[in-house]
Amino acid sequence: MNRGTVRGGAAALPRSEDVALLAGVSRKTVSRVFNDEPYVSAEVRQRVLGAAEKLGYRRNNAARALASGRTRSIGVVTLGTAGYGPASLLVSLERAVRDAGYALRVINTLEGDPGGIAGAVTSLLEQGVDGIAISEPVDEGEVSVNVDVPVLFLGAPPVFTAPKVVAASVGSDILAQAATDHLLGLGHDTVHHLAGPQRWYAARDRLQGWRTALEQRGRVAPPVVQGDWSAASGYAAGRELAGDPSVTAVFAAGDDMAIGLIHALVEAGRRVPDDISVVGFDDNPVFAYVSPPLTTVRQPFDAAVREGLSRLIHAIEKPGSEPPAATAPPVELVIRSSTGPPPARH
Amino acid sequence: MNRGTVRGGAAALPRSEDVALLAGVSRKTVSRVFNDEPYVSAEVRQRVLGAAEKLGYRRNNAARALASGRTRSIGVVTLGTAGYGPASLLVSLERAVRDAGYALRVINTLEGDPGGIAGAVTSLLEQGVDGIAISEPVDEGEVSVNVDVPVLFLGAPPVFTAPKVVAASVGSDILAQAATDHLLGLGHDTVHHLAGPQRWYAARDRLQGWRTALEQRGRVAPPVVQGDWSAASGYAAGRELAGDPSVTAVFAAGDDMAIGLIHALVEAGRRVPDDISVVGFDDNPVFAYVSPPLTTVRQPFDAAVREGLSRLIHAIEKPGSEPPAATAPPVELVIRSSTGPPPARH
DNA sequence: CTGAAAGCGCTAACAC
DNA sequence: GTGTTAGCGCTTTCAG
Repeated sequence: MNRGTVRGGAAALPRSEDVALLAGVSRKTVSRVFNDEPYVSAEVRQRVLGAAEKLGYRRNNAARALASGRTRSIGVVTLGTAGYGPASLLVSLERAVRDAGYALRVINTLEGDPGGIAGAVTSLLEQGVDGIAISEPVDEGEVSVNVDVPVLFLGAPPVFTAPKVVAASVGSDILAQAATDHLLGLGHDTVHHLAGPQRWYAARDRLQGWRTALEQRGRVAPPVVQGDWSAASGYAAGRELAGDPSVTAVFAAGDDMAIGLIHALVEAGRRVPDDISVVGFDDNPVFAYVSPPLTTVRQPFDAAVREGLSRLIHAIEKPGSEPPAATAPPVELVIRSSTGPPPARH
Repeated sequence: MNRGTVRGGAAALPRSEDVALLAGVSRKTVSRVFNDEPYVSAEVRQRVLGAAEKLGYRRNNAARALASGRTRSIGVVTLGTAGYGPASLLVSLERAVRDAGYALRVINTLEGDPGGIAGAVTSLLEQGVDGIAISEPVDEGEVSVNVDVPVLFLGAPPVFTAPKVVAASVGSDILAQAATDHLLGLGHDTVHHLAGPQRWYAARDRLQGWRTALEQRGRVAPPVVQGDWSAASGYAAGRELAGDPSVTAVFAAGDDMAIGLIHALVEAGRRVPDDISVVGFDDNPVFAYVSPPLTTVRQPFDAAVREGLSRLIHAIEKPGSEPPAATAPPVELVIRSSTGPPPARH
């Protein structure tokens, strides 16, 4: 195993020194080239690149991280679900992270995981990340972790303290308000709400938006029906609501729940939208093809992620200086056929 | 910045040496404790753990990786889509990877990404991973990368060579065959197929399974209709198929496409399942709540991932020795109401 | 514009 | 059971 002689017997991977030797420069110059540092003549740069190519050189990230103290990777903790919303968010995130030149490390905290968010964060920190994104967390009470990197909270208020916290909203509240307004604008006296599990901040925001819309028009909010995001829970809620003649409009906090809800309603003989209007939340494109096509509200994940991440990276790379200003995410109501005016009163 | 004096001014993170000093042992002993190596007395182990706890010590993975040559992380390249299938697969994978004591690095290759799979793999290698999982790749022609770690191909044949290749099937072909058989068993003369994009191996497998089922009963396979996984493409296919009185049963390669298909069929006045039966693929639970509830086939992601991963990790940790045997993934047909016997002939 | 020296924090191999 | 000695492959600092 003597490094100086054969380097491990098997074809060992080339190191920057091998490249330097071949190119006839110093190791540091190789490093300069690979880090796009200035002050390397074009000629030398070419020579180095050529040598690296020839050798099949790939730089060693562990060594880089160790020497520089930066890992160039950011960690994300998500609630591992295959739902359309969370999955879209993750895809957007990966994209944005990679575009920014970072690598992504993912940890799921299935609901009820021991350790939960704190455990996931600790694990990320141990692996080594320059920043952390917490995606749509649930409320786990007091979370205490000793974090030493900037943290981005996506779609939630900060749930623990960190040296530098940046929060990005996807605007759930505004979106929920828009959905409710749409129904109210159609002439419904009131709008019922099929809420998501209240441990999720996203669910709370939507509930709040719904309540705000109602209050702005001076309506009193009817009792909230609780779901768990699943279509099954929406179905259960629908069976409950179907018997109540006062419900003519329902805002569901998720598309899947809306679908389950509609199914129960129709099964009970209530027509959608003629008797009851329903609006969902997420805009999973498949629901344009069910009957009736679902009116819903689109979550601006891409915009929210891009903005939140750019601020996170700013905090990583230029600590101290002012972060870019936050912009309000767009609200996009997708009106299809599950909503309409309330039934005529006799 | 002199390490010997103040360690960087700001409160630097504790290193293993700090723990060793506090516990009155050597650095190596700290290392032993944290790696669960034997030959450390319980008493010393306690002392070390106590000191680490007091200092808030977290081991530095970059240094560990550099010194040991192992990163304890595995990389996954996926086709970043928020679809139910791929998302479920990713969740299963993260779970299994973490349970095995590894960290997960994710790279999405949106279809049409420059570099594609090769680029993603290179990037993963540069970041440093002990193994790579390729999740449901598309055919990109010849992929050439110089890989030096074991690779797991999930739901596809190996698309490039690696020192150690392990393939795990999710059994798409068998599943597709079961779906087709179900329809044939119901009395349909033949079954049409709404296929996924043929660049995807998953789509090819399903098509193959469908064809096999037909051949086994001596039926000739009708022309295939092409979709792109989206409900919209299913809808387009449905408009095409609705006019053809010979179609009484369709097997769609994905749930979303099946939904779009049904929508078009119903819109054209064909009843499902009375006139035409439809079966999907994936088993997204929400489709139990549309009309008609979708008959579909469940992908055994969890089983396939767990098995594939255990073989990948075997290849990483015990190269040379025989890998655990492969077991066939379970096939689970979820019969709901979108399928039934063919319409009576006059 | 380029190079030399000195580590980053840990584990490997071996001695005790 | 435990400690010692050398690096892992890169970046940093500072000289030229």
